[in-house]
Amino acid sequence: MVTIYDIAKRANVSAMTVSRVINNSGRISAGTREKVKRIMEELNYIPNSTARSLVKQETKMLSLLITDITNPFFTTLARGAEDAAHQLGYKLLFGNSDEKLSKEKEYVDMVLSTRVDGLLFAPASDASADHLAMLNVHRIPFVLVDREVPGVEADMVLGENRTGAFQLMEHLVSLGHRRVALINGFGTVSTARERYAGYREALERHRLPYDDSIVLEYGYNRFDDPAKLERILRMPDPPTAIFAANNMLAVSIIGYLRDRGVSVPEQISVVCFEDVGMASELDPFLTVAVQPAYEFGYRGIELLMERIRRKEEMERQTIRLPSELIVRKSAGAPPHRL
Amino acid sequence: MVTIYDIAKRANVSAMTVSRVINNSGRISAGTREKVKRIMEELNYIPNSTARSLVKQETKMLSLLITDITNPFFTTLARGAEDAAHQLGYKLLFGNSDEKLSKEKEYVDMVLSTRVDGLLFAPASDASADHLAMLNVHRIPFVLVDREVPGVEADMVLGENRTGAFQLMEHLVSLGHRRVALINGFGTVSTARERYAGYREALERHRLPYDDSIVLEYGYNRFDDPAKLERILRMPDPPTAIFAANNMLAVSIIGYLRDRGVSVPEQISVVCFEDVGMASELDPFLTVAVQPAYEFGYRGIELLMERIRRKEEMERQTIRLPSELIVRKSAGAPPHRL
DNA sequence: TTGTATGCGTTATCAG
DNA sequence: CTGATAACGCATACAA
Repeated sequence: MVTIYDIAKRANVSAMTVSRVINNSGRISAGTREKVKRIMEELNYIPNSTARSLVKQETKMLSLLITDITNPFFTTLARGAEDAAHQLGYKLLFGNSDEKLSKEKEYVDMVLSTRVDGLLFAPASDASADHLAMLNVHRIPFVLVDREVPGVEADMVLGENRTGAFQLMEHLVSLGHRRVALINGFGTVSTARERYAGYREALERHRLPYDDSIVLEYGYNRFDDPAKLERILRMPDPPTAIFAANNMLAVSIIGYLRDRGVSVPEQISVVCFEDVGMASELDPFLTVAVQPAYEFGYRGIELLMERIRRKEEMERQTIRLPSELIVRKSAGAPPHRL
Repeated sequence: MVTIYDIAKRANVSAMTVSRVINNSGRISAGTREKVKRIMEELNYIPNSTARSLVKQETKMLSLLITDITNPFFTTLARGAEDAAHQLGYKLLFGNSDEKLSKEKEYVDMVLSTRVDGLLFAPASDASADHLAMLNVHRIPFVLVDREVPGVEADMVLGENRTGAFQLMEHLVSLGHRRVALINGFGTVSTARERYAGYREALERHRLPYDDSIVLEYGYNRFDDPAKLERILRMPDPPTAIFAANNMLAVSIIGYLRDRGVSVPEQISVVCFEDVGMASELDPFLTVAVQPAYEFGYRGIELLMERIRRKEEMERQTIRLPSELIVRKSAGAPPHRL
């Protein structure tokens, strides 16, 4: 490997002079600067950032931990994060927890040992608090994105889940629905709680009854339990609409409905949180509350960098990003009862 | 920061002994091992992999460079790569070239300085050869994924683009199409050349004429040039089908057709390479040649690791992964002419 | 403007 | 089984 010493020897200067040329620090005569630069080119020298990190105690690496690398919401978020990091001269280490605490822990251990300068973190659940505590112990700055964790103080970039859910429900109610099932994420995830709150708020606003039996806590993965759905559809008074708490749930539920011969929206309406990537373009079908996923990532990294630079002397910040109701075709008037 | 010396002091042993406990190397008495372990726990010690990398000359990091982090093909590939890397105890550094050589170069410089142990690389075009040459100069092992580069010898994981394109065309021909437009990626990208070859091969097989005026080299980004499409649609003898060389092109083209009131597949058929993520589940519409994207990533990392372990003493390998024709609804019989 | 000595946290090597 | 020393490649502090 070519080191600064190799350059130094060839240029008849000291290693320090080479270092200064690389970092544009200190004063150097134009002559030696040129000579050193030329020799670096000749030898294809590239600074070893491992060594640099060791002495400077910074890696110029940030890390992004998300819960599902195949979900368009998170990939778009990742894109925003990557763009921001790249522009700021940082590399991005990705991790994928699959909504699992065990994978999340492994990943946190990894980044701790990698000594990344900071972490943009979408926690799998409230139980992620332990992992965040580890980050605090080791003084790794982090920003929470998409989800918050009770009892953890941190900078955050969050969506307006409650309002978004409320709007989705308002839309359904305005179409005439009075009985709406909610297929939600786990109650241990803040976004699921907030969407639930928006759901209930809408019911109350319109003096609609809350019925526990059409509210399911399923989790944010694809829905894979036809029996539960069947039970709801076979009720004497079945819901006329389904509010799926995220895109994966909506897509898989619509799949089941289709397989069963139930047409959307004619027989039942479906709405959800988060958009569905290319699907919304190919066939603008799903009525959704879209979150600005790219902004989540971009502003998350910006906030993280601000925290890194200003250390403790900055107030904690929470950025709330609104969602937008996009009315398409998956929700219509409820069917007439015979 | 807690270091190996802090542990050593507390345990009344040397730093080396601590190091041996951490790495399970050398023989150590059960007693001191336990003591050291306990103290590491107490102090929340986590090894500094930066320092370790410096002396061991390996970072336990691999890098994945893709051309579009928002395309479901690449995100699924990324997922496969992340899974493989994680299982092998490696971290994954992601990069996104946006199909641009300039971003690709920046990224290559970054990983060179980061001293990753290897790189899984989806080159932006044939001109990426320069960047690959840099990797060779610095002896960074790499595996090409999805695309090959003429003149560059390397391990590769590639798709069967020619066969896949041929099958897609066969399907169209079997439906009765005799005039099919091709909207392709740039000729400087190997997959575009191969898909083009499959297209021509199918024409020849069925003794259909090749018409230059309905073959467009557009690039793999979303199609954004209505005029070009208009020109083709307005021909006296317009094509009855469009073969879009990737998912982005297909989706955006279908969008334009819809806006213009042209219905697919009634008035014109559309097929493409690569699936469209959630869209294919929400509404199984597009007839496509699906590539095993996850395998691309997973096997790419496996191959890369093999190369890293066995160095030069291994023959170069090329893995060819077949695509699968999935017939859905976007292609039907050509319309009857009046 | 340039150079010397030192240390970042870890492991390889050799000695005991 | 354990320890002392040097080295990985670079940058900081100080000296010249």
